[in-house]
Amino acid sequence: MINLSYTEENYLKSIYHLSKGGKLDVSTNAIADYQKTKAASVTDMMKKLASKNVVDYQKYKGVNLSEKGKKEALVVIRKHRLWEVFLVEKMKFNWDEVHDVAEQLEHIKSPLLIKRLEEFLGYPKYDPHGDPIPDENGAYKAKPQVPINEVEIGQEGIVVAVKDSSSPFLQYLDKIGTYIGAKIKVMDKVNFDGSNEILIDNKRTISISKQVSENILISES
Amino acid sequence: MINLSYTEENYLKSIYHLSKGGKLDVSTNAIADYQKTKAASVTDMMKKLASKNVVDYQKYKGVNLSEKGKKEALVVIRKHRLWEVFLVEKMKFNWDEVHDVAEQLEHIKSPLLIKRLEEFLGYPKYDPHGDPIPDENGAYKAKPQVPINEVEIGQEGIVVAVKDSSSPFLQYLDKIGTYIGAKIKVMDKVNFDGSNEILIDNKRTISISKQVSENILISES
DNA sequence: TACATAATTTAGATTAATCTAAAAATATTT
DNA sequence: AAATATTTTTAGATTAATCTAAATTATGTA
Ligand SMILES: [Mn+2]
Ligand SMILES: [Mn+2]
Ligand SMILES: [Mn+2]
Ligand SMILES: [Mn+2]
Repeated sequence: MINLSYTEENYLKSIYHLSKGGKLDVSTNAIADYQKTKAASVTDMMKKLASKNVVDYQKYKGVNLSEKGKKEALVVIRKHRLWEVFLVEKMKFNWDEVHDVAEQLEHIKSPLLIKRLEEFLGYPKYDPHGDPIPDENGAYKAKPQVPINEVEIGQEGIVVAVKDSSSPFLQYLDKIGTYIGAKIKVMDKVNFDGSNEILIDNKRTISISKQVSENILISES
Repeated sequence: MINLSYTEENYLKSIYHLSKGGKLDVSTNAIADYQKTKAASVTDMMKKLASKNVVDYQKYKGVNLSEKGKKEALVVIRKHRLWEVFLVEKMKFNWDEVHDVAEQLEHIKSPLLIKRLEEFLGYPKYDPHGDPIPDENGAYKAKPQVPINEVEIGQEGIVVAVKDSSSPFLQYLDKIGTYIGAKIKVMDKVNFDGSNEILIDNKRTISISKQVSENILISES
């Protein structure tokens, strides 16, 4: 496709995520917050990306991805998630160790490598955090999923993804024995602080905070 | 170690190669030619690298690597060659397709990844072009090797490495059926143009130019 | 040794990405 | 609808890496 810099690719990826896949317009400040840069830098970059026709941008009105930009963003996301699978499946990384390295690897330019990597990994559909991997055409489908805090008492399901992929959160999940594929039953909900009592794999019952319960996604069964 | 930019790492690697592993001093122009930049750019960078204590540099006297710089260069070379093995062994790349991708991958920063990659590949000692892979401490040993043009008529050996790793050269070697491990016997040498008649794997006898014979390295047996 | 040639460094610009501070536009609240 | 607050853009700098052209230093040769 076009030649985008490392930085430009990261902006497109941010816009993709913030716009929920190109659906909403994204504000300058939202991008600045997300990337931990300043609004002025974002404005400059939006002009540049607009001139390359990868975003639609109008002063004071926010941006969104063009079709071309969406494709580019999806390629980067695809690469990120395939590399994460590689790191966990082949390099024996823990799921909390992969993100930072994948942030680097996602910018490697070699369509052949990605094709072969995907084949080597057996065409995985999800990354180690349960996020779907776009195919060559950018198509993907997320598993049906609900955050635990929205599940009724007595209901159960399987953990299919995590909303937060940060190391501290994933390490906490390791500690409480929660992982993609774990069976969760909601035993109780505390109105006062939104915390939840959950039964994990029919073994242990523990209490998780509201914040944690919002970030564990299960498929109800 | 220290934090070096992509660009700084490439300069250290160039100096390492041009100085034959830190033995000789390297001139500004030599670096500029090798990297296809301009001498003025090299001078600027040498000042910067000197201030980071990775090279010893004195105006008009050339540069060489400090101990620290040598270590950094060897880490990059180690990564480059391990990735090349990965691409050929696991990603089914041809040996002429790996260099450009390895130029990108060598800058990925993750000591854990390199450790695991090396283990995954079974601790290879040589890359797809026969070049030795430094270990964690930077130690390596090249196989004894002579370019074909320095071999006497009647002598034979095994191809252990190529001096030139460019795609056109490697594709030419593919065409004439030469590869790392091939058996070569020098049948004749033409004084006029320095070309050589060689017998490959006891099968075909062909004529190769002086330039080609200089770039195929064999171990005499 | 002196002159000519070659190599190297310096001076001054340029481009990409970033920032701070100030100005302008938009949104919210009386 | 004003006034106020928030958001966004512009103006002007900065840093890394690069370049061209000019100045300087070193080298080779007569
Ligand atoms: Mn990630
Ligand atoms: Mn992920
Ligand atoms: Mn190479
Ligand atoms: Mn190689």
